[in-house]
Amino acid sequence: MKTMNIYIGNLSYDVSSEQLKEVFEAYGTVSSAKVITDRNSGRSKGFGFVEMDNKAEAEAAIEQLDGAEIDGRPVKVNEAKPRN
DNA sequence: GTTGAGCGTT
Repeated sequence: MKTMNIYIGNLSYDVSSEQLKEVFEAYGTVSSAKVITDRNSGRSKGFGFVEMDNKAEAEAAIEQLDGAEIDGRPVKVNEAKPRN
């Protein structure tokens, strides 16, 4: 079972990690989901990450959710780059 | 408002 990391950009500041997870759960099993917030201010940075347990489902989720609206914003979805 | 964290024994 391959895992895949997904990046979600152009996120509404109102979207939480759990909401993000719920959206992706519709397309497969989400092992983790996180909206990135600024550690110092506590405010959202407007992007997040979702890790899915099944690569095929992850790819389907990317295709289905790229450009889809979450909380009224058309999000950008694609495979995440490795964090350094 | 576009590629993560940790706040401290990790």
